[in-house]
Amino acid sequence: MNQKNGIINKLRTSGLRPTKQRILLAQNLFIRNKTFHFTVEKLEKEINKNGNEKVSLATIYNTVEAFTKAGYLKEILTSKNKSYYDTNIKSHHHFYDETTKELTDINYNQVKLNKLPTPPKGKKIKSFEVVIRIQK
Amino acid sequence: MNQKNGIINKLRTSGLRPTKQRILLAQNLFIRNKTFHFTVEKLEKEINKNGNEKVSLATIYNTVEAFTKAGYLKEILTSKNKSYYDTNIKSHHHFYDETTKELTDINYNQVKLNKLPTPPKGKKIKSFEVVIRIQK
DNA sequence: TTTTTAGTTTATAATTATTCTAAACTATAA
DNA sequence: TTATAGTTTAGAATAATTATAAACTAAAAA
Ligand SMILES: [Mn+2]
Ligand SMILES: [Mn+2]
Ligand SMILES: [Zn+2]
Ligand SMILES: [Zn+2]
Repeated sequence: MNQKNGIINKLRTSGLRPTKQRILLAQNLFIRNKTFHFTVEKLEKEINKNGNEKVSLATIYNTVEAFTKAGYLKEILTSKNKSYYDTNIKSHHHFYDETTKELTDINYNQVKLNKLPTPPKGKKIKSFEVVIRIQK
Repeated sequence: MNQKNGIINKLRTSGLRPTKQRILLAQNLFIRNKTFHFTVEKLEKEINKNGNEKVSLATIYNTVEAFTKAGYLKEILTSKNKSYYDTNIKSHHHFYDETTKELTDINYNQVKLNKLPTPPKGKKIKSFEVVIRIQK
């Protein structure tokens, strides 16, 4: 009941009312010991599989967007025409397995850039992301 | 008429019949002096704007896919739920302008990785791609 | 050459991912 | 309490892409 309070505060902090649905999603997403890379479809299946009262797909879309805007989730670069999200919001990189289409985290300091290009005039670098494609 | 023969040979080499539509698209895509980053929608507008006889949208999808499989185009990583392609098939990286949503090439040796992680067992690194997000 | 064939193009339908809408609901402020 | 504004929801709408199947055409066979 205290982990739940933590989540409620976290939501309030970002101006998000702690509704039943948001709390359920936050518990599922933020209390994991392993990074979760997911699509809305995948999350929906996971949320709505058990006896949990169902959360509508529209709400899952809304909530994932709200959590992303609040900085609690990160959208991942892919070449599929489907959005992927990441519960690991720290700056880090990915292996993308072309066979299984699975993403795996690479620790930030396992990839070192020793040369970053100068951005175009008037622009500055906000972040960068490396995707390493792997195969059998 | 010789550039056209070059294209016809290129197509034949990949087992693609040099149809009127494929030749038109190949001329538009492969004979450029500047990299072209595009979506199918953007390409369709460009192809079908002039007096050119129209090429159907389905054919543009099919052809872009065929050219990508043949290695004449490359698909780019993005976070939009729309596919982006690149006429620059050499290994290189991109600036992604979050404001204008435009991609710009970064020369391959303007980005240097001095540390690449070891891939998971049984897998090997095929390629890697860096996207640098920029902003005002 | 003509004929055959297999591959290709096309309009259009179907599918998939996502966003929109507006009515019912609910957390919180009054 | 009651009012208000934010939220959820089913379902409709839209956007991107893929599938279908008939008409067409490049290349192979005759
Ligand atoms: Mn994408
Ligand atoms: Mn889509
Ligand atoms: Zn990750
Ligand atoms: Zn490029």
